[in-house]
Formats: sequence, structure tokens, C-alpha cells
Amino acid sequence: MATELQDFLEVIQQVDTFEGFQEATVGLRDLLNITHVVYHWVNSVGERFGAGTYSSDWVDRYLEKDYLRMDPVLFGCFQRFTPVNWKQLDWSSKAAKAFFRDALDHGVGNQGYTIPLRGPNGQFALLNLNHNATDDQWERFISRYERDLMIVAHEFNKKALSFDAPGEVQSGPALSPRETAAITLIARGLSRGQAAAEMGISEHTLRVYIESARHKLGAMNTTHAVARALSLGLIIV
Amino acid sequence: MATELQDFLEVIQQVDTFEGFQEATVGLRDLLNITHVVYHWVNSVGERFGAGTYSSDWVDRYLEKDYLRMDPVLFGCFQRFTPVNWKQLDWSSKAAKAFFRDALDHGVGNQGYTIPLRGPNGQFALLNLNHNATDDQWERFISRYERDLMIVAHEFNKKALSFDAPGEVQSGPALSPRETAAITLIARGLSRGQAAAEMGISEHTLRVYIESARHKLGAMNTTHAVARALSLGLIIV
DNA sequence: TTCTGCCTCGCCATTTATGGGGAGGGTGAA
DNA sequence: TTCACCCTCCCCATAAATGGCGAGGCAGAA
Repeated sequence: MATELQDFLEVIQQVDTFEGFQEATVGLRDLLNITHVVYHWVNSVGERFGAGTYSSDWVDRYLEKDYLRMDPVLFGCFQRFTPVNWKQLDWSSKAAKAFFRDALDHGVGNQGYTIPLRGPNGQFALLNLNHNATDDQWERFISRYERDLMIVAHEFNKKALSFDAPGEVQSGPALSPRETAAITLIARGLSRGQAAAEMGISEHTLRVYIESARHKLGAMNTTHAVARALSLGLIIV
Repeated sequence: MATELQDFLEVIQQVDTFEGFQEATVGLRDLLNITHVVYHWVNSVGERFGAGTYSSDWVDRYLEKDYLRMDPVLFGCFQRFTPVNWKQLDWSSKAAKAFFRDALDHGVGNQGYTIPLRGPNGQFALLNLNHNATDDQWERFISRYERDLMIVAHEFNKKALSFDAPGEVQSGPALSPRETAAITLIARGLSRGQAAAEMGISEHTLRVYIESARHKLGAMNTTHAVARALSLGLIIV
């Protein structure tokens, strides 16, 4: 087991260009001896990237049909933090069933396992494993590899992040304590008047903080500023 | 190594009550033979919980001094997704130095390693390891255990999540596609008019979506709704 | 079938936020 | 010391959001 993990990690360590992700998924697929491996991530700017072994037919169709908006795997993983066996997801809707059938028709295996990963600044990534197998076989596969795959997924994500944000921590524009406090209260739903009262200052002063924070964050309005502050991890609601 | 990991996991598996986290951190500390182990998490409602081996003196002082608002460890981890050696953090500010000195005075070791974990619904957790050691010793400790600790952290978080959200996926109030789209555009800084134009509907219709989403999210105003939707992972900006 | 939820649109009045302008005192860094 | 940044307060006019009223059509679930 430990030996295998080493093999997996070697494949990932070799990724040194953006295109390398593709090769890494192929390498991982061959090592695991399964049908498909796909790594998919959304960076801090909301751009989506994918690298994997799905046929280009399927990728094209996926994009064309805008499956991103209803894929139960994506949707399910967005709501959880634990890896998920596709069988556990909600495939009950008509659209989901049609999607699954369409996927099978394009060479996607009937079993899947996905590890969701989250980072700061809204980074969100998925490592998808896909195979044709019975439920039992797939369960055995998962219980054998789940630990290793967790590590693998993290290493993948580390690589992705190193391309995405070379500085690792760009930390964005720091807000002053009062600005942070003000934005936090606003994010909690208080009106400016309430927030000012809460902070024991005049509403005008509070306004100055919000405006100042807004400018630092490059936001068009207060709501945008709150969204950015949240996404950047500058505040916690 | 594999044996040790089994030991670690056994400690965590035994957690069956809320209070069990405390014992688990003690168990983990003893197995790793270090000074402190602390698990800290913020649940979906923004409540904070901690379990660990820090002295109650230090915990009290930490809360009393409101160190939460400036702790470089917390702040640093909020910005990254990779585990972090405390030495890499920014301790340059006066407040940070004072905090560090205060921590040492309360029995906190000079070296630390923290694994940040994120989940859906704004869940955010930290597994802190702390010890008295030289930089070299600590580096060796980290490189020896980092893989295992990643797994351990995930198992911890899985437990925490099972207490936090017994249903595993409460998924919150689902927004309709149009509501999601509307909230997303608003979160990106568009005004209602702009967002409506973007979606090709009347401003009034867009307002209905926002209002509807606001009610579903239990938010007091649009900004609050955006903050909640973001925290719940219902939208990505 | 009935009912619920979703999508679409309109008007009204009121509250709230925004975008400018100004001012003074504090603290820490160069 | 000077400069920059932070904290605090005020006024004014306009733009925008909110709350509540109404309406119809269309789909899927009970």
C-alpha cells in the first residue's frame, strides 16, 4: 500500500506545467487500473479547469449541454466535504437520470468516487475516479484506496494552487480592524444604522469604513464588498 | 508508520460524544509525544468550538484578550489550504509578537503545525500541533508525520461534522436556478438593474428572485442573503 | 385534478444606501 | 518632523433598495 502511494505521488510530482495535469490523470488512471481519472477545479476568480481522461466527445457534450449546472456529482460535492461514492448521490430527478445515461453512452463508467477539496479564496476542486464495476467491487476499491487517494487529492490540489496563485498567499488588501468589524456586521445582515449602534459610533463613521473597505476591495457596492471579503477569507460571518 | 496511523485513527474512532474530542486530542498528543494538540472548528452557524490540551489559563486568556481577531495562525490558515508550519507565518507585527510571547508564557510550545480544513456551509476547522523543539527537530517531525496527520485531520473533521450536522447533508434551503443566478450576479457587484439586464428579465422579476432567496435564506437584506448564500456554498462569486 | 412552486411582469410609497464635499486628532514609520 | 494611515464626526443631493399590493402561465407532485 505504501509503495503504491509512492507511485501515485511520483506521478503528481512530475507535473511541472499546466498541461502536465492531463498526463498525471492518465498516469494515475493506469496505476489504479480504472476507467477514468479527472481533476477539476474552480480557481479564485471562478474560472474552471479540468484535466482528465474523459473522451473529448464527452467533455464537449458536457459543456454544450451545460451539465455543469445540474451534474449531481458537482452539486453533491459542493454540499459536502467528505469524499463521496456516486451511488450515494441523489439521482432521482429526471434530468439527473438523463445525464447519467448520456454519460454511460460516452464511455463513462457506472461507478464513481469523488474527493472534494476546498481552499481559500473560493478555490474548490474535485478529484474524480470512475470505473465500470459492480457495487461490491467498487466498495472494495474505495476502502482499499481511500486513504491514499486523500493524500493524492491534496497533492494534486497543491500543484493546482501553485499554478493558480504562484505567491501562495497573496492575502489581498488587508482591512483595518474597524473596517473588518464594520463589514462583518453588515455581512451579518445589520443595516448601517444598526451596525453603527453595535460599534458605538455614528452611522457616518461606519459609512466611512464601509466605503474605505469597498475601495480597498475594488468592489462596486457594499454587497459586492461583503462578497469579496468573504471569498477572500477576510471576514467570517 | 502504518501502524502508528492505525493508532491515531483508533483514538479518533472512539470519539462518540461531544466531550470525546477533548480525550482524543490528549490521546493524539501522547501518541505523537508532543506538547499540545488542539482541534478547533467553526460550524455552519459560525459558532466556534475547540478541544485540546492547552491549559485553561491560556484558553481563558485567549478568549479574554480576543486573540481570535489577530492570531496569526488562524489568520494565516484562513488564507491558505495547505498545512502550515508556524515558522512560515507572518509574525512581524507588534501585536503578533506580543501574542507569541504571551503564548509561550502560558505553556504553549515554540513550534507549531496547523492543518486547515474546509467543508461546505462555511465549515472551517484547524488541527493544531504544538511542541517545544528546534527548527530542525520540528521539520523532521513534520516530514515524518505530515501524510498521517492529513488523514487524521480529515477523520477528526468527519467526526466533527457528524455532530454538527447529523444528517450529513442538510444542504440548507435550496435556491431555484433563477434565484441562484440572480444572487450570484448581485454578489458579483451588479446592481439590480444590471443583473436583470444580464439575465434578460425585468428588474422587477429579478427583485422577486432576490426577495424569494432572501426569505429562504432567512436573511434580513440582500447583502445578508449574499453572505449566507456564499457561506452555505450555494453560490460561487 | 388541485395545489404548490417556479417564472414572468407592473405600480406605489418609504426607507436606505451611495457619492461627493469637508474637518480634526491620533499613532507609527521613514 | 513630516507623511501616511486610521478613527471620528458632519451636510447634502441623488440613486437604489425594500415592502407590499396586484396579475398570469406553466410545470410537476399529491
